[in-house]
Amino acid sequence: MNGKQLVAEALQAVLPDWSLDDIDVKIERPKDEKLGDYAFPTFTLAKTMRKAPNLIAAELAEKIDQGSFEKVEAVGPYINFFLDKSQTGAAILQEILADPENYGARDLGHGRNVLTEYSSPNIAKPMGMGHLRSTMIGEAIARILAKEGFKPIRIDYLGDWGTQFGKMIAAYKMWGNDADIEKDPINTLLSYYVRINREAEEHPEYDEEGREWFSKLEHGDEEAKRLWSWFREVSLERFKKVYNMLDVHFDSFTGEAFSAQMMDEPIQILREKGLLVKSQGAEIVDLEKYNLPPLMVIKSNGTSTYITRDLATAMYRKKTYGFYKSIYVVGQEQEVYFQQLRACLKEMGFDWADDIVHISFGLMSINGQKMSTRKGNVVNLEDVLNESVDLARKQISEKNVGLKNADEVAKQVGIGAVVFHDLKNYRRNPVDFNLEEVVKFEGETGPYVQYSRARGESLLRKSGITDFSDADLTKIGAEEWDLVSFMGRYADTIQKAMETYDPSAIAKYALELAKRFNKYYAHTRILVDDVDEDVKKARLAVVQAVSHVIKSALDLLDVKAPDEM
RNA sequence: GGUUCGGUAGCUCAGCUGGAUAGAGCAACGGUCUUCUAAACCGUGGGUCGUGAGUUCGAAUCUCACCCGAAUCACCA
Repeated sequence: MNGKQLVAEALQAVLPDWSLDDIDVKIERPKDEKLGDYAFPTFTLAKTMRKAPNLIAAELAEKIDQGSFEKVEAVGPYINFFLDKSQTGAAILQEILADPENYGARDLGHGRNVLTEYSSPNIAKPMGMGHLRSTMIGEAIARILAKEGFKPIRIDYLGDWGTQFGKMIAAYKMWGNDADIEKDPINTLLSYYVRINREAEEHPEYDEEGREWFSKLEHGDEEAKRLWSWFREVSLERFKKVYNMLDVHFDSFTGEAFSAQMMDEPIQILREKGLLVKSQGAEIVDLEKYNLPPLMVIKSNGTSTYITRDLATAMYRKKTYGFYKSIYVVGQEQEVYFQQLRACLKEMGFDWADDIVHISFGLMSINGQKMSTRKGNVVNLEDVLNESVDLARKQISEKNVGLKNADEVAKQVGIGAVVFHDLKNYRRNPVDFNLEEVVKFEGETGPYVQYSRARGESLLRKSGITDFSDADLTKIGAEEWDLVSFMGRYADTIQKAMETYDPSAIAKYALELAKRFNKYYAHTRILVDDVDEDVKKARLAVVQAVSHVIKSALDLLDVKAPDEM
């Protein structure tokens, strides 16, 4: 039984006309924790009872059975409830220490498959900071879903098909140098791509060549296929290097090229259902009744678009995975498109269209300008990660000389800082890239959270205690209460993060817990002689619990938790 | 112009299923390392919650209008 239920039942006993649910929704958390753990405002009762709210509060507080609480008191129009700190606290700690891995988890998913498509870079182009958003938001959501008992299936839908790769081949045929490509595949290929785009302005025949090469690729030309596979291979290798740095691992890398082989079926269904309409030479699906712009499925030159591939992909995934939800973590610029896609699938007769979820996020800009690969104002993700790791290494060499595996810790801290920064704000907020902000280690940052836990771990190491099964957890007092009661909210936080697909809720929770712990650490001594042994052990149990919960929260965000830093 | 999202401290943001004096971090200023890691802690200053109306006992939170910004509105994905 949690605290809120306790409060609701105590209130229900003195408010017989009210249902438990009605009471439950009115119970709130006081702004100031000194006012209690839960509060019940009596304004709504004033009308029916024809009495002033503060009088009602006073009378009810008098009548309520205080037995299971530390204190119940009326303050103005509120009835404030104080939970029994040692009993409630001990119960929370007990739960965490008994099974730290699963603390906060709720089996809401029952093992159902949830497809999560994220990251999805284009081959032959470097991953920019912009890709970090999709990658980390997607990964965090997958982890949160797994925590709640769903089975996430991680898909990296590579952008590996389209005219642009014909162009790439054309450029390679003109200027390609295999040695350069082997040395630095992505940047070399990118330079060809930038060059052909630039020079195409004066040589329109380059565009034509690009289209021709793509057409060859589509028709199975050996050389085109060989080059395309090569480009794809070297790109994927490089992407995986970054994914390894981030500890992101996909179940599938099937991209657009794979989907391009399955375009007949959706087209056939669209035709059978008479959904395709000629318009200005192209073939569209009219979505007027959804109040959406038409969806162009076939271009005026008769070729297909990404839309056909997406329809095919969605159908393939439903067939293959039988998903409960299919989530696409894609920028907000495609919001309308996903509405169209869903509407189109519905028109095609697929009732699972509503299970397609678009998780949009705000775009990343640089100096207020849109990032663009072609314009060259793109910030390379790998560079930022490396820079942050270097900075972390430098700090460690100053602050913690002789730290063993300093290199590994530097990676965890440096990359953790970048990842945490990306996840801590609500995903829909647009972000302007600022390197100093991203690699900051003080204040509301990943390293701050990691550091507070590392301090706790240090305490535990020094105490030499690893087993708390015989600790008297009721020995905790008022100093620990802020910390312990907050840990009691972890499960609700995860559930809310899952329901709103919002990793930032976890990040905020981790920050708040770390903040409370740092405060506790600064004000309460533990490993000193004048602390009673039982109290000492109970406090260390709290420290152990905090360490577990912080680690768990960071893990949901795919941020590592070093024991020392 | 239509649609969607946003406007809260100098900056970056939290709070938004209505409730008790509107919160953090950064920046500024001032304290705290002979005592468990100062990547920390404590304190000071800083606000017409875009504007105006409405609903309500009560609005940063809900509704409407307006102002400002972002994304988007069929042949890129």
